[in-house]
Amino acid sequence: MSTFQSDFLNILSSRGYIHQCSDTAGLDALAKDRKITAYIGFDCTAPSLHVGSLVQIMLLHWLQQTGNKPIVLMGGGTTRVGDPSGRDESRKLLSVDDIENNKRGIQQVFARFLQFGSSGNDAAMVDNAEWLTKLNYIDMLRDIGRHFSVNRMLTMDSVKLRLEREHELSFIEFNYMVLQAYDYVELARRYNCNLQMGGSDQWGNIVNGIDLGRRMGTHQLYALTSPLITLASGAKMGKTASGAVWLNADMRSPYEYWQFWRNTEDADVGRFLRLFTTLPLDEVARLEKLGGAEINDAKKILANAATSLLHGAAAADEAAETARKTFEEGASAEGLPTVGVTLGEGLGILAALVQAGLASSNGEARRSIQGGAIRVNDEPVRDDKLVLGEALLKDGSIKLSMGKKKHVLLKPV
RNA sequence: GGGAGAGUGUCCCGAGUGGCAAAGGGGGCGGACUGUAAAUCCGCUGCUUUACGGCUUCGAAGGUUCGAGUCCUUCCUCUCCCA
Repeated sequence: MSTFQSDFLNILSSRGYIHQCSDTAGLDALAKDRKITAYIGFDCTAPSLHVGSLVQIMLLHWLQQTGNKPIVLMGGGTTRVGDPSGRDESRKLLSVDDIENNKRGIQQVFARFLQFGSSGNDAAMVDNAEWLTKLNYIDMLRDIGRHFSVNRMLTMDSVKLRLEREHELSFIEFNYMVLQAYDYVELARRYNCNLQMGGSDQWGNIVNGIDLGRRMGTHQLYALTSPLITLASGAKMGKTASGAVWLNADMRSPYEYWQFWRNTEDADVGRFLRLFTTLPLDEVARLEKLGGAEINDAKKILANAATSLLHGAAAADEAAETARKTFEEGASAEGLPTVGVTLGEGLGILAALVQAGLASSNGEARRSIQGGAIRVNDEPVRDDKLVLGEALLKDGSIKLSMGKKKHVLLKPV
């Protein structure tokens, strides 16, 4: 459905990034002339972003690729308030120190997807703490607050849902949308920003910004949101057994990241190739037609492409090779997650499982053994009193596995 | 300020007559089947050096009782109604 004049909207539309847009035609005209300066806000609620934010990052990526200017807005200020959108319960207020730490952790990932600099359509990174923390309460109420109707705020989904479900919504959270709206105006004034993008749950917040801009006399502002990405099975994307799929390499290794994509459900392969890789669409179309076991090849390509984008081609190749050795040859591979252990007099299997992170307690480890899930050097373990000693070392490590997919190398230190 | 109700296995929902490590479900993990998929079926899902044992769990603290998630008191948090 390539009905747009601009590369930007054509790509977004054909790859499945668009959920809602405030004025498609107006935006298309701007994009055609490469006159869009768009921002997306990222709150600093964790030390790393996770795959849930990847769609947003890709939006900025394509924006820049099509000649427009991206702004990454770090929510150093708004995170101190807390966004109630899409949440049933208020989250704990984070300390300012934590927020700053999180911000540093999050920032690093963008360099992989965007070209930063100070010329042309180089990307910029800004922190809304810069202006939000300087606001004075009375001045803010008079300058900004008077433009907001509480009647209307109460109808916003983020607020309405809390009220309907009879869940607490604190006053500080109630203010979040005001601050986000103001961010948009501030960015419009400072950087000539004219588009805010975000996940579909941000629609209300973004539109508030547009309204505020009109009342405060900015140029015309636009909104564009991406769909909430769920798995074909209906589950929210990005949560796995071991928690969120973090983007930072020190929180989730390239190998584990590769595995995450390798394990994509069949029904999601095509959609994910479009959203999370930059492969040409005709190639994607070919791959998603693969049926039966052949679709595994498509999943490998997805894993390679997605891992390359985030960690670089070398890391992706290495992860692919580790996976190939582990799963296709059944061998022990260097690239598997490694845990340092002290063998000394011998290490009990239960303790080893706990140290390797495969079990959270001795009891859980014992149950896993009783359930037949554990293997040492690919030999099934039935005895929970087994002691690991140096005799089991192979190439300097012991391969400890739980189930088919979880493998850890124990290395003596 | 007055009145009514609710908080259960630290992932979530949720039953619970004084004998309860506590029903059931979801989720998760493992196994079988496959293709490192989905669906389905089966097992496990508080801790504890392995124990028909011990310990710690039902918002918090006390109390009654041989014995308390269950009864009593006080407190905390949330919701609703009235002001």
